[in-house]
Amino acid sequence: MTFLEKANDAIRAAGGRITGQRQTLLRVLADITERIDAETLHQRAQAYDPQINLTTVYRTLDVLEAAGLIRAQFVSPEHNRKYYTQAQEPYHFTCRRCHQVIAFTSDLIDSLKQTLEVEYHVHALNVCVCVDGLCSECLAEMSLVENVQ
Amino acid sequence: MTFLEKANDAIRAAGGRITGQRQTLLRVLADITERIDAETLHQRAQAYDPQINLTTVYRTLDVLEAAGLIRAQFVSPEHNRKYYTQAQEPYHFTCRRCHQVIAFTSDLIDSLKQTLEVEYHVHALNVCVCVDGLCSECLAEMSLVENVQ
DNA sequence: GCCTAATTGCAAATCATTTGCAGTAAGGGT
DNA sequence: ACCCTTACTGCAAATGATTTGCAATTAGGC
Repeated sequence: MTFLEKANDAIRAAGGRITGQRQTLLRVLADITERIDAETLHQRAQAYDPQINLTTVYRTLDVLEAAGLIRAQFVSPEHNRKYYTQAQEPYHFTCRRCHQVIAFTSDLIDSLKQTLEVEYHVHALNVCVCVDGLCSECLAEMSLVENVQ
Repeated sequence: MTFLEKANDAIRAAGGRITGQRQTLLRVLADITERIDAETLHQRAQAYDPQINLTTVYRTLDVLEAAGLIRAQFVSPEHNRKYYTQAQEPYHFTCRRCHQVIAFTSDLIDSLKQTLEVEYHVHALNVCVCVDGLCSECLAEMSLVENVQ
């Protein structure tokens, strides 16, 4: 089952309607491998439907997130903007210095979900992990600078 | 070494100054066990210094975060506001339905940091984990409702 | 094909956070 | 103890992502 099919089923299951705009947005979302924010999604969607409105993008993102099809992520605490990924996509590390983004996966996050179920009796629907720090290149460059001092 | 002492050392180490406003804010932050947002921090700080400005609160939070004394957290992807905790405080789970917040700790998060160092060669300074889902009470109530249907 | 409720587009509102700037004050050097 | 540089503060205004009200549109069950 493709992402689009899964999404449409989920929308119907929630009593929602399959509209042209939603199909357009899902088409863009189906192709992303990285993460995307509302504005970028809007821009890419306009390639297919120049009339599509940014408000519709926001509302559709809410619907898809509630349906568990996408996951909201924050880049880093420095940046106040929501980014979305397909629900099963990897997590992201952002370098504080050069701002490069490194995707990572870890089964530790699934373990965390299980721990929450077992020890705290809660059912985790969305785990948002954003990590920031220094990438290896910046660490190297910074230690160079310090040696000079 | 108390939180206040540690904080003042860190501020000096970063070339910052010890000001009355910063002492006031640290006094409030030293006492919190839960998490706090800029506005609440401002309100509580006004008990000690009625003149203190919200802008100063924002700026001080930035300084303290950069110094690693506090950690920025997002409540949940539903809520666009930064919350801060002392750096070593636990993480939080938010129920999507009743909005209660449950604190949790897990060494899995430290493991994740280590994994990032070893496998991705990055140095994680801040890991922001926000989990949302359904608490046990809401899960129970929802299954009741479904049985009725 | 009809009808109702969900969805959309538009413009305006919201609201947390940031910024410019002029005045204030911390704290190192004398 | 006083100066002087520079960090910090307060205020008001700006910013910018996201939300909302409302009238027009349209999906999809009957």
